Amino acid sequence: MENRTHTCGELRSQQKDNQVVLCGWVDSRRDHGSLIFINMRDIYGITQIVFDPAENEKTYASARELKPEYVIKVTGKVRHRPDGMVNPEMATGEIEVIAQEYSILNRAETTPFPIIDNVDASEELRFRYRYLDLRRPELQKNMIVRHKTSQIVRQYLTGQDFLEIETPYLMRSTPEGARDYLVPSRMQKGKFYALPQSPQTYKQILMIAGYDRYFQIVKCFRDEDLRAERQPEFTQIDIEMSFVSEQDVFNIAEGLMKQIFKDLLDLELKTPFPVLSYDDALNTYGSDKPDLRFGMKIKDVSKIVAESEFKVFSTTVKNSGIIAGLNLKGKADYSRKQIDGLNNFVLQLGGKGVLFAKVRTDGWDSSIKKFLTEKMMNEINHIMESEPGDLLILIAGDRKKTMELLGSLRSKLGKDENLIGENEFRPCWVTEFPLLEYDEEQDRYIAMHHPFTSPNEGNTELFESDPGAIKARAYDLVLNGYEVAGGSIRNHNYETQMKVFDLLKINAEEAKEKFGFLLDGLKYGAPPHGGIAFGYDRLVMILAGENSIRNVIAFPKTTSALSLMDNSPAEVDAKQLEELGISISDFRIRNGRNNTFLRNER
RNA sequence: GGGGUCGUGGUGCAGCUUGGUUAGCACAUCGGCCUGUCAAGCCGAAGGUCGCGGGUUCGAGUCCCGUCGGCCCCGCCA
Repeated sequence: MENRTHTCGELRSQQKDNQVVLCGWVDSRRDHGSLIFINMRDIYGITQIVFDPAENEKTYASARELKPEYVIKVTGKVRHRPDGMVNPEMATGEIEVIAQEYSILNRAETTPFPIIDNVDASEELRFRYRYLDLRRPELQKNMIVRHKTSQIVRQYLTGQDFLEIETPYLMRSTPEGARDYLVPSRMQKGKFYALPQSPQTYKQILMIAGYDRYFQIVKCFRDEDLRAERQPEFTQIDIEMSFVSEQDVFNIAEGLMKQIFKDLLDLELKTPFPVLSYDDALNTYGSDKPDLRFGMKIKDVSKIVAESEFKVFSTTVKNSGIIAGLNLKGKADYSRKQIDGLNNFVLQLGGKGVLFAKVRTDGWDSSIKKFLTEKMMNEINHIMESEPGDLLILIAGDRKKTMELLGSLRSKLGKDENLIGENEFRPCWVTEFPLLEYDEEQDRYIAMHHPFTSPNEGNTELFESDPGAIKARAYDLVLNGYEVAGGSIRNHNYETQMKVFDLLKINAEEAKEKFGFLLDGLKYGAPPHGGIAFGYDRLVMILAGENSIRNVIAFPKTTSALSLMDNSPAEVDAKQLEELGISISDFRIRNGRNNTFLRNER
């Protein structure tokens, strides 16, 4: 077999008159009867091949058999395209290859969807034929971005003296946090490993072992429900450092981000990134992952309307709730339908309703106008910076809930109203998270970040008086409304760690049973340490300009955690279960389900 | 666990509100014509268990119930 001399993406007019051999897929065919054009594609690009009877009568005559996705090898000569025929849209558009001969390396049936960008196929179909989906230039580009990102991460962190160390995928199941994926043990029947939700305990152990700076690009597993930005198995850039405070971790994370954006997008991220406290983020943007690409900040008008005749306002303030709102600039022309749409959006999120005011030159147009004094409306206009033509959106209720509702509304409006600039990246740190949050269901405090997070220094007196007010030495890195990284300074002191467990109602015995190895480690000279973990898929998604992480993962699962290509999960042989000492109650009959068989029939 | 939305030739959609001849359109496919296309063009043809199951009805793509699957969201995700 004659060897490939060039890829389909590299020929330019410099190679004019070169004899070349190209291999690739037939991308498209334009048959003019006595002249055939074929676009030939590989991962590197597309090159136009011409079949002309004047060049080789026999080759031209048989070339009509070539169909999309046939794998072919073409031998021919590079030539500059005739005047006016250069295609500036194509990287190789100034040349074409005039075919002397070709061979078909493999034929292809008509594909279920065309192998093109912006394909009009359902995700269901794309997942079932993922090998075809991945052949599309769009996804190939995403996989390249993903690869490059990992190379930059390894290079950058290695340059900062980090060691890449692998940690086990088979570990013990630990309480707290997400639901574990379990792996039954054959040798220890009735016992299970868990797949790691993150290598948290291992990386702390590595710090105790004196490795100083660790990183790993590592798969993590969480058996929770999926979202556009959540998969059951996902990848983290996991980082841990000894003898550090928050600022040291920030510096590394910022340096890494800077490097990635520079190398990949040729963009200079300004450092240091702005820092917001959790409270500020919530009170200004209604979210602990604020999108800073646009303004429309939330304004609290509680004080202004506390004494109003509108019962909803006055009782809300009396019950220590708030009235707050957004100013949607220049949208006083919103129709009834659009306003109802916003109201329904909030109702769906569990809100009680939204109040609107259209600001006109002669005052407000609003259902609540009659309850408010002129002075109140003026003050609201002032604080919300409203002008005639604006639409004010107000919500009343419990502080946290109201802020969150406005935050959701804000991000929805930011997208719907195109308030977000193209190619804009606005990272920030969110800090001073609460250490704990109260879980009504379990009637106890649970760790907001994770149970190894260090409480803020100087918060010790709150342990007794008001645990909910303790701040954590935790931080999130937020980019364009996505949490792209999160971490904390850990407890390296045994006593402090036990105090936190105490707050979490994990008694000494249970702590010893579940985390004994780490707790023991803390007693043998654990250095102060802390770290951070990046959501690698999310980061690549943002870098690739995608809005679903499924487009930057080669083989993702659907929102019901199925793999449509290989039909997993699937039943296993009785023999396999027997070896594991596992018996299955017949849930399929009980639930009237038989989907596995139906799907296999396709 | 809950809410929303979608499922119709290979693909993307229309038809469903108000049940009634032969399920319509575009792209792809197949055949023919065509020497400069790059979303090629023109002419013609073939291609449908309307996701699956049940019910109502003389009659169901259309109405009802259930179920499976895709996507989005709430809960959940330390």
